[in-house]
Amino acid sequence: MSASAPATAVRTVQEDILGAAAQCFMDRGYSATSIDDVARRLGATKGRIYHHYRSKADLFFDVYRHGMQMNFDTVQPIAELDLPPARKLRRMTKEHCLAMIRTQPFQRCVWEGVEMLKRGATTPEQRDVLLELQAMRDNYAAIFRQVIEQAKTQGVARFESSSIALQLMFMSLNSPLFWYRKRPGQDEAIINGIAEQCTVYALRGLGLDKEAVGDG
Amino acid sequence: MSASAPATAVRTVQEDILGAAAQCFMDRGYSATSIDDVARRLGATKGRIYHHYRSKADLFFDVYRHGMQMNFDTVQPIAELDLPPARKLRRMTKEHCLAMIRTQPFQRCVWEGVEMLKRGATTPEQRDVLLELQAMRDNYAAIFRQVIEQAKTQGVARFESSSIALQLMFMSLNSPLFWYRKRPGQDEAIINGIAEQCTVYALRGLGLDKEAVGDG
DNA sequence: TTGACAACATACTGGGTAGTATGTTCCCTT
DNA sequence: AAGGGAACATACTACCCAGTATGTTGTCAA
Repeated sequence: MSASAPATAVRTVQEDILGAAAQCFMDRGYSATSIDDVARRLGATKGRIYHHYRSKADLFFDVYRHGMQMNFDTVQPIAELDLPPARKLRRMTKEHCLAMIRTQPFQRCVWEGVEMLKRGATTPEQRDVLLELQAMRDNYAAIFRQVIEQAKTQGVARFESSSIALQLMFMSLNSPLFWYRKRPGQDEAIINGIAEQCTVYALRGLGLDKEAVGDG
Repeated sequence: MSASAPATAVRTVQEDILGAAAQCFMDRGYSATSIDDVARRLGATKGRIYHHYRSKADLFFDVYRHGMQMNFDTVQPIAELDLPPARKLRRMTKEHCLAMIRTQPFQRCVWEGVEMLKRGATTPEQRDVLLELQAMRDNYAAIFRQVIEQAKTQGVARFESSSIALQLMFMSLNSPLFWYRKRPGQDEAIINGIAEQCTVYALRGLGLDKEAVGDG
């Protein structure tokens, strides 16, 4: 008890910081967000953040990592099920989309992290971390790639380039990141409806036939 | 002659600045881009830019405006043609997507401008300009909205919410903004192939039937 | 030829911010 | 009970950058 209490406390402190940071980075973007902004949202000062993170970039990267981890936790179990590709893909895409909505601030940071690497305006050390995170993201995408290629092989999906199809699929499913806004009393059914529409759109885009798209 | 020469010269200078700015804003994002960055790309100094633009924001907004203007010039003529909605939509989406690829730096600025307004971290004056530009963008989207709703009414498209369908369509068509990279000797055919795949994906997503999607 | 203005370059200022150095409090161990 | 360290807050520094003020050059009109 006395041993687990500190561990729990540390974890919640870290998660508080991560949550506040994710929200700030989403609201203003990485560059325009100051550490003081994050601290203010926590009702604290810089000292608190710099006690737990060595730099602004480190904090951002940890948000990125945390966001990706949540995605893995959501989708990986489904990918490991023994299902026909069309059905598996449907569940994976729907859950991915729901995760985007539910953990929006973190996923916006993942998005910006990907952009950050492509822009390349980083120190060598930062670049190393970003490359590792990018690999994490690539592994995540690979789970989907495998399934859509299986679906294509079995003739239940049709598209030209797997890479482009994958990009388009993620753009559709990630779409709510850029226009959805969380409301205080937001009904879970509304979120589900949004995710459903994005999923249907994505699966149709990938060329799945009507019945494969339709079944929940 | 002596009257048109200065006018032309002024215009090319402005366009030089706009082009360099668009490229810089795309490469590093608005916040992380300094006026010195833009000047350096021009092989000039701050003085040149501040002689033509009152502020960094003004410059950015002009890039935004220029990008949107190019979109109107591309799509408006097609929208005014007398065609069945499915055929019209196909041409509009394809041309829009091509425009995204060809004028990528400007369109990235349009994207960031939209985000900037949503974030709201602006001065009141900047907000007014952004609202005007947003209206411009809304008008542009309205052209597409009208066509996809016509298509839905005529039963050649199917989707639930028009707003969400519109968002998803633009996400698909704008997708190359985020993963396409211009190469020096980039073949026009390659660009066309990319736009084609995005268009097919988007039209399928909107529920257009096979023949409506297929015809070029 | 001159003078007035456009089109810049150069030099400077002020504010904001990342990161650091140092202080303070409280708890936990021994 | 004491002392040592974790978990912060406060105070400070150094740098970057938007914007400005001022200097310089070329051109064109009268």
